[in-house]
Amino acid sequence: MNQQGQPGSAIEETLRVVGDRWSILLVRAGLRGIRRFDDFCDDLGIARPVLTERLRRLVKFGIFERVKYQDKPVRYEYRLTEAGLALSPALVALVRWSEEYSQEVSSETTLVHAPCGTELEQAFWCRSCQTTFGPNAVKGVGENIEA
Amino acid sequence: MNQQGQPGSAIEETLRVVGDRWSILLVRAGLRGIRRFDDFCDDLGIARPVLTERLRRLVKFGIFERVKYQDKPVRYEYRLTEAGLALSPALVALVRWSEEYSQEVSSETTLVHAPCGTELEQAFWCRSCQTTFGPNAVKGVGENIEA
DNA sequence: AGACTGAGTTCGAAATCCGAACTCAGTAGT
DNA sequence: ACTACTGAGTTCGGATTTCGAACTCAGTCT
Repeated sequence: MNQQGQPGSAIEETLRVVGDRWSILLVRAGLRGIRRFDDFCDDLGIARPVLTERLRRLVKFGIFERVKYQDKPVRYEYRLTEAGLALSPALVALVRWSEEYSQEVSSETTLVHAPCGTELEQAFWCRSCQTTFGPNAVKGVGENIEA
Repeated sequence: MNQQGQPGSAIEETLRVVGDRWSILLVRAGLRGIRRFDDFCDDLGIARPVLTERLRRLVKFGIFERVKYQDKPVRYEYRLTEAGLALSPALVALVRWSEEYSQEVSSETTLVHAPCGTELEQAFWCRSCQTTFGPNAVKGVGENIEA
């Protein structure tokens, strides 16, 4: 964005696609198994014209795909692509944050490690060091932090 | 959102604060050390009135704090709070996603494990199992996926 | 005095969002 | 054959948000 519509760093590009009030919620709905237009509509309470536009954009950017699922009356549904599924870590991070810091919402733990039921922690994994570590050891996001 | 303005799950609440084109970018700028009004403005190319409103909201929700940093002409700057810093895993997840799936942007790896320089992977950590695992083993986001 | 700095505010035009009602193809019931 | 219903949208006018550009206001620098 810096001056006028430059490519900008990858994340700016990404947020131009996914960084609005609905897109991430749509991905989450997709992860929960929702696929049909009216179901997205009912589940999220999104206005229909906005849903139309949003889905079209998400399809264009390869996050959902529009799949015909019956012929007689031709009907399409929207499924997450591999790229769409790959957004789940971001989603998980947001849910985790919500649970920890968001005011006014009852914070029951909703995310757990499926096999054992323990509340999960998010970490980074370094293949070569074979260790996990937190965001402070990541170079490339917040190098200049001292706060 | 489901019907009319219910609390909704934690993430909906969160996305109402942070789920717009600018807020996450502001957090990222904050992580990069940017603190002053005009600097946010120049760095992101955000319109001033929008920046004003956005910062006010982020302060209200405890993500930034407005700190007086000089007196003679009274001047304030915006610093990330602990809660704001805690958004970095979500940010990292988005950056990772951008690098991997976003079209049109040159994908050089920008996120690395600081000590060793290896490209990082994101994972979850189960304290009781002492293992890392990927999003597929998380229960609470996408249980109904079969796609 | 005049120019500059930094954190905003004010303005009108343009883009988005909204809910409600409508379309259109086909299906199901009577 | 008539009516009602389904699902994926489109069309409408009005309300809200966003935008860039210009302005304010306190204090400083020359």
